[in-house]
Amino acid sequence: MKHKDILNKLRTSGLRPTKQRVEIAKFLFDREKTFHFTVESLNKLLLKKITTKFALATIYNTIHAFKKAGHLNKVEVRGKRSYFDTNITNHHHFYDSDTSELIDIDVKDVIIQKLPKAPNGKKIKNVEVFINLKN
Amino acid sequence: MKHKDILNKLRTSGLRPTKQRVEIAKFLFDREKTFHFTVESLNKLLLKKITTKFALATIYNTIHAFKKAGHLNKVEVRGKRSYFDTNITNHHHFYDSDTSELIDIDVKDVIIQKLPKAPNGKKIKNVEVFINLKN
DNA sequence: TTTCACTTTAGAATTATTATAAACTAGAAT
DNA sequence: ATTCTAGTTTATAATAATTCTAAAGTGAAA
Ligand SMILES: [Mn+2]
Ligand SMILES: [Mn+2]
Ligand SMILES: [Zn+2]
Ligand SMILES: [Zn+2]
Repeated sequence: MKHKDILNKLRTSGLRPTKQRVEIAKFLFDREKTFHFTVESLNKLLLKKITTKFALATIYNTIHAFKKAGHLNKVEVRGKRSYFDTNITNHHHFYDSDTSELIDIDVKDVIIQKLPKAPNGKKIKNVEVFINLKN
Repeated sequence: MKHKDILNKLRTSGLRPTKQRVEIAKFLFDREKTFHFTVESLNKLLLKKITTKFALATIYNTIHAFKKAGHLNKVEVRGKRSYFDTNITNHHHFYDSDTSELIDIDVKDVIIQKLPKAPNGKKIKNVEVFINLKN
């Protein structure tokens, strides 16, 4: 993803392409594979890559703006902090509690044959499959 | 579950049956259906049922002791606080984000036909299916 | 009854996240 | 180019769930 594309992605999302947002967007979206991160881990990685550091609040602001714009997903994981995911398609996860690492699973790799019907008056919004790993 | 059984349950878990533990154990385990709760919700419910209130730290201590003894499960749900579950068998959940309510799903009501194989050197510990509900 | 390891408790500490409000800036208008 | 302003960043404070601390209380063994 080129500089131009990043600027475009931000602008079409109604996000002014500030230095901070551009840097973070490049870091997050200019990669082949899905990237799973917490605000803490992202901050650490950014500190290595970038000359001037950003306020932690800016990381939060930016991540929330990207999430709101639909460029990031939030993943619920056992633990205290939130995980975010650059894979915004519907998919499942392995979770390795040893390394606190998430690994994507394509929806096609999970086939569910039988599901319970939703309780009275409710519908199923989505089904998340979460596979915990061990050694 | 009778008073005697509660005392027995605590003692066989190596937990001294204090007034607080007995009250909380009765409240949690003397019921037909699964009970899902947060520490906050449990505290509120206990305040209604009980004459002398317990310190919040005691609720935490007790819940953690019960969890450690295998009498409670912890369930991860979107949000900031932890949910606990008196159903300690392997099972799945509906989650109703309108009411912040969990509903049990028997393992038998979910049949998975295809699962991806675990990453190199890892094994599957367990599979959690989480069904989000909408109206 | 005495004893003491276990437990409860009030309050402080911690941690992730969100709110505040002053300083800054992208980009539109002049 | 300069001015203007709404949107943005930032340091810092506030919040909220949970955990820690250490003093006071208690179950039950001796
Ligand atoms: Mn957040
Ligand atoms: Mn806990
Ligand atoms: Zn993912
Ligand atoms: Zn349950």
